[in-house]
Order: sequence, then C-alpha cells, then structure tokens
Amino acid sequence: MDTTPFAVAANLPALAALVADRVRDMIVHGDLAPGERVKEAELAAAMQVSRGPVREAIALLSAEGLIETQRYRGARVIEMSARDIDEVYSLRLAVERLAMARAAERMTAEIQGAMDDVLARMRDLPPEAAVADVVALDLEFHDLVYEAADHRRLDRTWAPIRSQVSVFLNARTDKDYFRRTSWEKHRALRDVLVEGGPAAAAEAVERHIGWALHRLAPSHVNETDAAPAAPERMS
Amino acid sequence: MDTTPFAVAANLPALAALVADRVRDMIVHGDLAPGERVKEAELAAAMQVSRGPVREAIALLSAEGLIETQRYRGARVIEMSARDIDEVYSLRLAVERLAMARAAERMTAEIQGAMDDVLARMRDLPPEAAVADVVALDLEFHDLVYEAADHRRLDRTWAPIRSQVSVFLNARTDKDYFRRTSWEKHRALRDVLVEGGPAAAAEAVERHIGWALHRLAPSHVNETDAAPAAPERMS
DNA sequence: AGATTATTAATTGTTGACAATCTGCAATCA
DNA sequence: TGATTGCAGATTGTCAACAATTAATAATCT
Repeated sequence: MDTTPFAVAANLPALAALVADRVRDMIVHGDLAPGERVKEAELAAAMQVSRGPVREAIALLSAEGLIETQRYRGARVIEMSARDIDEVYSLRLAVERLAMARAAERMTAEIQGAMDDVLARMRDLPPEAAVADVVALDLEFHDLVYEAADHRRLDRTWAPIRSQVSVFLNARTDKDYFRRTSWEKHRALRDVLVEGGPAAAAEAVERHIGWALHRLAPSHVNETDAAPAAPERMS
Repeated sequence: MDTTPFAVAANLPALAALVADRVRDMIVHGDLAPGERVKEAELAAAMQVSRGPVREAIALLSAEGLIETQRYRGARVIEMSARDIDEVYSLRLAVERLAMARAAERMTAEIQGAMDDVLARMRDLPPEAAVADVVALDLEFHDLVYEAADHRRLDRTWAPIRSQVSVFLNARTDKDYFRRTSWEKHRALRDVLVEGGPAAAAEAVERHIGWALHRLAPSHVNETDAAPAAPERMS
C-alpha cells in the first residue's frame, strides 16, 4: 500500500510531479492531518528540492481539492465536512453517469479483461487486508470505467473527485462490510457495461454511488444545513 | 467586450492571476490563434513581469484546457477538433444537469432578479451588437445557474468548461440566429427553474445544450471518428 | 487594566541567473 | 545521394536570494 502508483500528475515538470505524488500520498494516508499547514520551505527541505517545484506541486494539489491556499497565508490540508462529502458524491454521480454511459458503448475485450482481473483480486482479498488495499482496488475498477469512456476531459474531471474520494475511503474504516460487498457491487457494474446499454449503465451507477455514499456516511449526510435535499432524481 | 470581467483565476498569487486573465482573454478573442506557441519569456517581457508568475498562469490555463503543455517543449493554444467539441458539450451536459437540478431546489429572489436582468439585456441587444456581447450574456446567465446551485466543486468543474465554450462561441459567428433566439431559450430555463422541479430542470438543460451544440456545429459533430454516438440518452 | 499601535519573526510572492533538454541545421561518412 | 552525428540556438526546468505581506508579540497611551 506504499508505492500506490496513482500518479495523476502527468505533464507537470518532473520534480513538481514527484513532490505532488508524495504529498498526495501523505494526505491520503493521513500522514498530513486535515487542517495541517503545508509550508513550502518545509517540504522543500524534506524532499531535497527548491521551493519552485514545491510551489507547482501545491498548485496542482490545490486544483485537485486536497489543499486550500490563501494569498500570503499558505496552504493547509482540506477538512471534509458533511457538506463536502455531499458535494463530492453528487458531483461524482453526475460525472460518472456520463462515464458509465459512454463506457457501455465503448467496451473492449481488453478493458473487460482488466475489469475481470480487478474483480478477481477483490474476491480473493484476504480478511486481513488493509483498508488501503480495498480502496486501491475499488478505485482501480472505476479508473477502468473512465478509460473505457475514452473522454479526455472526463478523465481530468475525475482526477480531483478521485483524490477526494480516496481521502474519505482511507479515513473511514468500516472495512469489513466494505471488503465483503465491494466485489459483488462492482461485478454488477461490469455486467451492465458488458450486457446493458448506456441508459442501464447510467442507472446502475446511480445505485452504486448511492450505496457508496451510504456506506461512507450512513447517518449525518442528510442532516447537513447547507445541502439538504437529494441532488438529482429522475427515472 | 474588452474588460470582460470573467476572472476565474481566484486564489492565485496576484501577478499570476493577472497574467492568466489577460492570456485567457487573448485566447478567447482570437488574438492568440489555435496551435500558436505560448512562450514564457515572451509573455513575461510583454507584461513586464518575470517568468515565475507567467509559469503559474500557464499552469492554470493548462488546467483550464485552453493550452497544452509538454515537458521541455513549451505550451501552445489548444486546437479544437469535432471530437473536442463533442467532449466539451457532453461533459457540460452531465455537469449542468446537476447544476440545474440543484438550482431548481435553491432559487432565491436575488438570483431570479439577476436572471431577469440578464434576460432583459439579451432581449434589448441591438442588431449591431458584437458576437462577444451575445456570448457574454449567455455565459452570464449560466453563471447564475451555477451560483444558485451553491456547490463549490461544481463551480470549479464549470470553470474549464466555461472557458472552452467561450472559445467556441467567440470563434463561430452565426450570430444573427444566435442573438435572436438566445433570449427565449434562456427564458425557458429561467421559467423551469422558478416553476418546475429538479427533474424538469434537468430535462430542460438537456434540450438547451442540445440546441447549443446544434447551433455550434450543425453538420460534422456526429461524423467524428472517435466519438460516434450520442453520449447519454435516457427518458 | 484595556485597547491600540509599533515591532519583529515567519512565510509567501517575485525575480534573475544558471542548468537541462529539445529542435533544426550543417558537417561528416557510407 | 542519403542517412547519421554533432553542434549551436532557443526554450523550459530549477535554484537561491530578495521583496512584500501576514500574524503574533511587545510597547504605548488613555
């Protein structure tokens, strides 16, 4: 779970991308606590690099929504309220509907094989597996959906959602239920992609994200002050 | 149409934000042609600023999808193919469905008044109005939808879509039909937001974006090699 | 004492110089 | 002649020093 290779920092200069990946890992794995300040000089010293690349890395992570910056006041790791969870998941639902619909129209044997591989690894996860392993497989599956969708702007929209979802999932640790059910939940997605059409796929993702959200915040998501109602409903 | 104040470069350092805004305007208004190289030193000299802020501005515009960068090869203004148009509009549809659904649940008198103001200005646009003016009002209306939606991550998702749509609209110049019809099209959106529910609003945006897309690329959007089918269909 | 205004330390914003890499052209060799 | 290699110019990547701003503390005044 250490060298998780989810480097979404492509097309940045080399050092900035490296710094961004390491800091992202630190945030996702909780080594940097929510609210904690992220100082340029500190990071630069820790990673044996000057402040230039560190600044670019911070800008990227800020665009990814993992840290917040204020002029002359530095950056700090984001703190996720119930409202933030609602925002991330409502946006994810809207975006992943499109991803699933397109993926259903563009499935290839290669993607299907990769999905089956991920599903097999989910099923065979030993009970003592760490949360990070379960999360990694979960995200790996959804990455394949976006890959199948073949939509560059959709990928770039997915990146920040993915990072923030990653933070949630690694923080909450109701891992037992999660581990046992995620295999069958994701297999249902694979099936609808292979056998169903775009409309069925869009409807399936609605159920899936709803399940994921409920799993995450079973109690207090619907009692938020700022985000009361279900974000989107139709059928 | 010169000092169009659509500065989406918040929370960047001061100089970087200024440079980003100016370069964005140059791209949107066609002063920087698609495919044209964007050199750091050149911009820095033109704007009497060092390369540091220019680099940050370029990074932002790259995240916004207006320019593409390659390591050690610099940046160039993006060229929009039919596939790109399809990507932008399919993504916009997915995102704006959420925006409209939420806006329908959260309309305030203030937002409604602002919308009516924009609509009045659309209706009263003189025939000799420039394309940029029509486009500015169009975007101003949709900005209000996102404001009503009250969803920070949705705003950040809208920013790059908005920029790229802006490029399209200012380039294509079938302005007469556009100018005459945009008022009533947007008034229909306002009406459904005020009178309808989230489901009706989501359905209305589907029609609206479909209309916008057809207006933009009446012929060749559906004959693309890489993006053949309608991205999402349900009802 | 309480509030208001200097002062200072810490941190970010900006700059110009230097290093690494790419592109195009010319010289060389089969 | 044609391809390959080496060189020069241009451009981006990185760095360390300097300037601007903020936040916290101490000093001052009423």
